[in-house]
Amino acid sequence: MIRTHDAGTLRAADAGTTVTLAGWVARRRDHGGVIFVDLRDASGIVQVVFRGAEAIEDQELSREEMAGMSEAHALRNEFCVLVTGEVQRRPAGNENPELPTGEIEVNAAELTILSEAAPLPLPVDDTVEASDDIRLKYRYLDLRRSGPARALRLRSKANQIARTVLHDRDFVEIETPTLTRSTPEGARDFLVPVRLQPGTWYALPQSPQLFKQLLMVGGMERYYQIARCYRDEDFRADRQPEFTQLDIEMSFVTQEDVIALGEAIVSALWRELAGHEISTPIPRITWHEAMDRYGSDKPDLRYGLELTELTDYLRGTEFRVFASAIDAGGYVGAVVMPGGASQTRKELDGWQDWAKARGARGLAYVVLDAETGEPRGPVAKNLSAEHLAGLAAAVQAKPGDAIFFAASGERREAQELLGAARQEIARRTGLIDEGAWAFCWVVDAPMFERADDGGWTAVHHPFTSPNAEWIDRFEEAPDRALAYAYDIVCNGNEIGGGSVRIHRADVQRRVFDLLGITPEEANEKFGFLLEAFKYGPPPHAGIAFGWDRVTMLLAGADSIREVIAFPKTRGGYDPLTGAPTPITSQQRAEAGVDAKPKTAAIPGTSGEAVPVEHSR
RNA sequence: GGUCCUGUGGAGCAGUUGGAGUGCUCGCCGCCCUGUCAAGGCGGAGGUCGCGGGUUCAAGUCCCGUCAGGACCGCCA
Repeated sequence: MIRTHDAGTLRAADAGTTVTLAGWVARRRDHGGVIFVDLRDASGIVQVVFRGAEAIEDQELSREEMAGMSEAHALRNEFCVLVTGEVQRRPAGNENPELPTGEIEVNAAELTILSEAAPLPLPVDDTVEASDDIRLKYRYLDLRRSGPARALRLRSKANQIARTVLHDRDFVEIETPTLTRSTPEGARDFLVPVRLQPGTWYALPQSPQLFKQLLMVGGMERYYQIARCYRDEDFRADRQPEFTQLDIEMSFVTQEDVIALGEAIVSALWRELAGHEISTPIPRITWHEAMDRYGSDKPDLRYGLELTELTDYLRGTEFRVFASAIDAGGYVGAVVMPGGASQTRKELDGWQDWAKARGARGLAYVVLDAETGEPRGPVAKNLSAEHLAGLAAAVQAKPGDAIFFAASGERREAQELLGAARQEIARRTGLIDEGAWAFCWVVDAPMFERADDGGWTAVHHPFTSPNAEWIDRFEEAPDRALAYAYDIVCNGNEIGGGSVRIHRADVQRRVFDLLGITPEEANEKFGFLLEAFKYGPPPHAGIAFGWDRVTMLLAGADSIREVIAFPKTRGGYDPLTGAPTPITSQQRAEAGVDAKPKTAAIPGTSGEAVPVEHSR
């Protein structure tokens, strides 16, 4: 080491010690005869004092040391320097209580400029928030700031905490291939041409799903991996195509065991990194209850504002929007905005635009007069006196509130609109406690949902087990069949999810049948897994945490880019490296991008489905 | 693919109903300064107002297109 101490660790007790520090010039305050330099390294900041020539003579410094002094005048922000000097208590009255090292300073005797810094394209300053593209282009400068640096260090700690929890329970960390074949997760694959087999392509894994199941067949019993996954879909604040999962699989366990392990992991993470004790067991809500009460399969439980179903209450209404939904066997429901009656007409119209932006036709509303509680608004004119009279009680609204309605022949569609409105109401009315942590498990997810072609598609993936109630009869009512599938949700973010897997060949065949996957297709697509399952596969189950989201929440960030060392922009562009780039014709030829495959491609397993008779 | 927001010296922002010379803070360069800590003082350099087209006597400002960044929908667990 070229230094003896870390700058941020020096305290009053170190006074009298001669130290050598290495780091960057965070700030320079040049008074002519005395220069203060804030020296920053990974541990923090300490003030270094360079004194004028007279003072140096008093200290009987050598000629080389004096030469070093004159260099201090030339220091600029972000120069990389080596400083030797004595730690001294600051003169009385000059302490800085804002700094951990504020009681002392380092009286410089020697200065070496390790490297100079050009004028900065981006200030290394915690108080200035630069735009995303400039931050990413100069990410190495961005990372010198305390916030971004802290985020990456927190992520590292999260990794360590998770590993500790898992190793304490005899889990084995195993790496799986990143050049592989398509996994059944339903997103677009990233494809890699294979020079050794022109015309053939690897897929980057959307998850290690199939490999971790094979590891269970292989008797590893307890596997985990902090795994890179790739899904070629559009970006969001909490999503990019290249992301990380804490991936876990266990043999001879039930859903309860996986949930208990998941709670142990999040409890340890939030205890150590957020100072928050999660009370366990974490509450559970079924998928259907989550949709009914919150209009979301990842409900934010930091606030109430539950939805009310009004399908039965409004049955017989002459208001066409509601009547047609009810007649179609659909759903009408409402969510209340406390105090919403005081909104201007313009604000209420704004909700229509808000709903249209989400693909809805609009958002019907009734406001209750703050004084009389009398229902008013365009929709109120269309409802019968009877329906209006009982409305406030039915949705538990008070005078001065606004009631928003959604109606659709598709229950889920209307519920999701109300769920989104619920979130928006909470935001606008300040109902969200930003300091709160609200966890829940969403359990009993449906096995299947309708595909566009009228068949069925797996909600999770085709290896998810029906629960005990449905395992022998899911064909009878695929729309109602439930899976042993569970998601863990924090403040409205899905931070993890998993399932019990099918390990019985007969059940797997029946699920494939329902999904319209022929034995031939199944064999082509994941015959290797089915083959493995011939040889005594253990019952197994697992979970995967969206690690970027987990660390984002722990870091208090609002985008996963903040907890990724080198993230990309929404266009998939990396402003730092300039990736992606075109390739040369030689690279193109060698990669075999245009080579014809020897055998035809097999279509995917998602979306292709055979219609099955509906249960209702 | 769609909706919305943003784009003004190196960075962060302001710029009114379209009206003379685009302003502020920080940074940068030079000088001064011995106790500052977002140091201070004096002086200076640095701008195709993202790009292209249009309306107008006149466009940073209005309109159309386009590019880039961001939020959301679609897509994606």
